[in-house]
Amino acid sequence: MAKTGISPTRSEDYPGWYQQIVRSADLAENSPVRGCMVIKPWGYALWENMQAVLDEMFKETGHENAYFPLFIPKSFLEKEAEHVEGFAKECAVVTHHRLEPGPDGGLVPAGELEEPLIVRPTSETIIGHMFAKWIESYRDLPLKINQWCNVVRWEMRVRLFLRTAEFLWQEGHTAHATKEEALDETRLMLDVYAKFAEEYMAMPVVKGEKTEGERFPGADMTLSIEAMMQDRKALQAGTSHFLGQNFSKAQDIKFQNAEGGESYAWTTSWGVSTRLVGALIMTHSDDDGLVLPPRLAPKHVVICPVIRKEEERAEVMEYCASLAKELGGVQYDGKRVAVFVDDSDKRGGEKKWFHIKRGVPIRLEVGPRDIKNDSLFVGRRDQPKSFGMPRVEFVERVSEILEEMQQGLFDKALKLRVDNTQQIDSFEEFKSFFTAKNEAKPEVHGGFAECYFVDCPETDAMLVPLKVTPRCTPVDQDAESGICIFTGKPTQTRGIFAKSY
RNA sequence: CGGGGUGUAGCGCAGUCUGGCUAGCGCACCUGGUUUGGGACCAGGGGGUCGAAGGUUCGAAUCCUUUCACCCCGACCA
Repeated sequence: MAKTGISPTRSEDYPGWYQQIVRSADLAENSPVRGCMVIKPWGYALWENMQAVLDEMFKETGHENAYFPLFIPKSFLEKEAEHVEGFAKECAVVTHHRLEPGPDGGLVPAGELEEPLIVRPTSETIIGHMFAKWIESYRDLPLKINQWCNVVRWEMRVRLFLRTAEFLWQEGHTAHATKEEALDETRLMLDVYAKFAEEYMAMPVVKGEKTEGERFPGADMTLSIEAMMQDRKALQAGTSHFLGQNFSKAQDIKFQNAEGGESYAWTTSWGVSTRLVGALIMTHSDDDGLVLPPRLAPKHVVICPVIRKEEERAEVMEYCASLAKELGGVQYDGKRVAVFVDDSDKRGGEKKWFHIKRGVPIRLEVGPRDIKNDSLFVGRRDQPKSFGMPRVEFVERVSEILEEMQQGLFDKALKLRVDNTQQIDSFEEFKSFFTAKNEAKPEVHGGFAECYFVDCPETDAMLVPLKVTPRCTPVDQDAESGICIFTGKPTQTRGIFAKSY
């Protein structure tokens, strides 16, 4: 019987499958607070690993961490017109600072604030305010700051990790003396994100620029990395914004230049969030549960002792402990192999499925028979069948196996994207590409469509009924000419279009 | 905020139309036993103010009114 670990399967009900993965892998669950999730230890460990790698990359590129307030005075948010409009509708507002017993025995807010405070949806305005104080001379530039924090956006519809009212992220904010330097920073951080996505998450991404309609409110240019999920929808996995002088002018971030004159700084901001966990899930996981790329897995190897009789216990446990110690001394990706012994009181099969669902890359089963032969029973998360291997060989090869799995996941994800990316030259073809054959129960369809287009309201209007959006115009493209499939106008821009999260 | 739907044990549900024994089932959980290189089997057991408030009635999970929450589809979005 081909029983899958997860029900429904991806092809039966993709969103349902996603929810089950999050649940079965014990990553997170809904909280009593609407739209806010509880990230459980296994999910948080994954996020911590992502943080550690990214943090190192930010520091290597000359950024420093700092922390700014959770609350932003309402007036700050009002300074940049587009910014206000972009975020106003989804802000949580603090209007009181105290609770008093009410007439019905409950508590009622009291002590109204003179100026309401907004729970940060992003921190451009408050960080910009501080930048204005810190920057006086061109010698104070560039200023390159990052903060790890939570933000709140009061979303209408939420899904664990992909869109929650509160989420964890990092936001980088930099100020530069010249436009060129700020543009370089914007591109550099997009490269950092792409490197992280591909080399650590094993998730291939397309780097590109957002169209005007998809741009960050207040930005002159937004760059993003876009990944294809297994249902062929696009997920924006990270953004890097060139803010021009919009925020510096709104917030008076100016400096005295080398010539003695006064100039406004050029600023950037960039961020990735816990959404990356969702991206990771939808890129690699299968119908048996979570699949983790080894480089980010909280644990690489789980050792499951097989004990049939009580009198075997001591010997088996001792062997497992020594094996764990030996494996822990092996290096993988610049760190120790993370290994643990699962001695929980579960039946063998149950224990095995527990770790499959949680995506532990390698399972080792160790029983008296294996001990006698000094061999191990090895289960790889990326292969359906387990196999025996001498202990010595496994210890020697474990690092290599993990790296092979890491690469395998990337290759598989890249193949999915390549196979489902199509160059499309007519609107008719475009429409059929994005229309399910069975409308009542739409099958997985579509993908990335590469098309010549002109970024204009007319184009956007034609996309609306198809529920397709321009994802980006890829940064590495040849400047060839073509005809916009929407408007028929000549153009040199080719974009990627897809349904998206 | 518009349109649709659902609230019954930790999870998934039946029962509601047509009011009537002590509110059920599967999974999970606990205990005992038999098993054990694989998501076991048998027996026993614990757990519910049927989303909330009010009403109708001899009697309400079921009918009526009000209300709250959540889910799906839109609009909005990392």
